[in-house]
Amino acid sequence: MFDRRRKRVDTLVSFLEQRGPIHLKQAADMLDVSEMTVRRDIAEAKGSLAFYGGYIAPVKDFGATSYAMNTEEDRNASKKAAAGRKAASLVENGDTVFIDCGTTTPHIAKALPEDLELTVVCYSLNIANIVCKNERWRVIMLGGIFYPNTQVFKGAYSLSLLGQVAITKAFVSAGGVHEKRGLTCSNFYEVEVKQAVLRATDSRFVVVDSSKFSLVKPAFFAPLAEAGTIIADAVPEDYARVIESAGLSVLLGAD
Amino acid sequence: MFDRRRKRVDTLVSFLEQRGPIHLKQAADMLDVSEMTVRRDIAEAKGSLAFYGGYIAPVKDFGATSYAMNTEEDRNASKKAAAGRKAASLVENGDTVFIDCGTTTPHIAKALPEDLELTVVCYSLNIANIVCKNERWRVIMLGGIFYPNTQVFKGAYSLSLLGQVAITKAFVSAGGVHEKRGLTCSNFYEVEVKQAVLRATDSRFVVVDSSKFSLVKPAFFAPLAEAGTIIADAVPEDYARVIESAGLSVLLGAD
DNA sequence: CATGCAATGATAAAATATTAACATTGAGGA
DNA sequence: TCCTCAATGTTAATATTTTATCATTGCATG
Repeated sequence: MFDRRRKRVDTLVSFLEQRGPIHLKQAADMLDVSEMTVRRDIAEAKGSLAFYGGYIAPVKDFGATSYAMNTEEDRNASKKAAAGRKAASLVENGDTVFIDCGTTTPHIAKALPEDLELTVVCYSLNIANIVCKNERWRVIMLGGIFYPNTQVFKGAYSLSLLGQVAITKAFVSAGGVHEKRGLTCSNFYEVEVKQAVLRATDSRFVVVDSSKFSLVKPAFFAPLAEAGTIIADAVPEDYARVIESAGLSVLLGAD
Repeated sequence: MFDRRRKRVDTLVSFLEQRGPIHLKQAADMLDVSEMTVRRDIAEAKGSLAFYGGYIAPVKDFGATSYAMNTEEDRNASKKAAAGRKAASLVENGDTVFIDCGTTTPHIAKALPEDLELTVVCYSLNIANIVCKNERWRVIMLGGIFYPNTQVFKGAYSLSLLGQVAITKAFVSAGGVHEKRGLTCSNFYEVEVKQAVLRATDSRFVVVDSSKFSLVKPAFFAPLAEAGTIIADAVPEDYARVIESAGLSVLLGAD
């Protein structure tokens, strides 16, 4: 029975998935075999592990196939980060914050001050994965059925939970902010959650990057007047007046 | 205005976090600069990005600091994988499977045949992150408050969801399998979910590695007779009789 | 206890990645 | 316009990783 190799591979895979990539040398040390043997192990574990410049990593960590950097997310990354940092700076000790799904909100999650006592309410896998890293925070996840393209979990039963949590600050994203069409987003299944959240708290923030002003997306979720405070990296000149006349305040984050 | 670099770094960070590491060449292509420039970008983005053998990755992906492979998880990884593979092999097209939390159950999730039509019910971030990768599967997550040490979400409201889902196969983990003390686990908050799941289906599997036999953990969740079928990598000789006389069947996975 | 064979280790050659040094470009100020 | 300097590109040297090859170990079988 010569399957020490299989066993080492299992051990390695498990270790790497838990603790992240390590150098070939470390792996060889830990498994008490030569680097060459570890190489051969990985070669045999086709598909699940790979080398990258002397490091071993689960292949899933190296899944980038797309070559184009042309998504909306990529192009506006620094704007989104700016808005996200601004939003996060508003959070205070003891807050219970709701963080919406989308491409801007992860920047809020990442920028939250680590040393505060917080409760974070979310419904997307993205956000959960970020905020779960901080063991000081209480994290509440609304469950449900998973929607892959937005990484969101949604179910009617989870909305009732919102009634039980006292949200002190809600950060909601929007795909479009328009004078007449109000706040819109791309996916209809998000609408119910966004509306429930807006109803559940008075401290509402709509977080967007500046490319969203004057856009309209298919799913409507609230009139502009209900946006509370708008947080963005910048506001186009013509929209400053629109927002002001809607009685909203605006906060800007430095790009 | 010389901060093209900062912008490129933002774009890169965002891209990498979304889509995983890429090769220096690809990055240079996409950003339309030379490899050398990308290198200098990363050098300036101290801390957040790094190179590994020609690939760029978020540093957080390379966080393995611990050198010892001594956790229970590491030591029994191949046993757990064996049990996990066996469990996964039972799953059939159209099944709605429940996958418990723990260190063994992720091996089930990873070994599920990718080409089946499945609904997967879970309540831990671990499992969700694995099964969400397959877009063919419907994933249902029980929400609630997050418990960091087990990566579990738990809330009374989510248990009611179990009544609405027809689970065809439930894979439950156990920290101890004992003749008299029955099935036990380490965390009391898991008990409610495990019990609800066992009630919700007749097709029950208790998945453990062979180190669990004759152990007793603090939280009791079911008598041995209710285990249904036990799946393990192996069963110690003295326990084969115990299990048989409890009227249970056993399935073994090749280590 | 000798034989065969998978598993492993060691070494050197080939391929790649990293670094350092110098050349070029282009924006902003005199 | 010319000058300066940061940003970038190019090239060659240096270091590292990968691959290929052969020698060694040690278990299993007859």
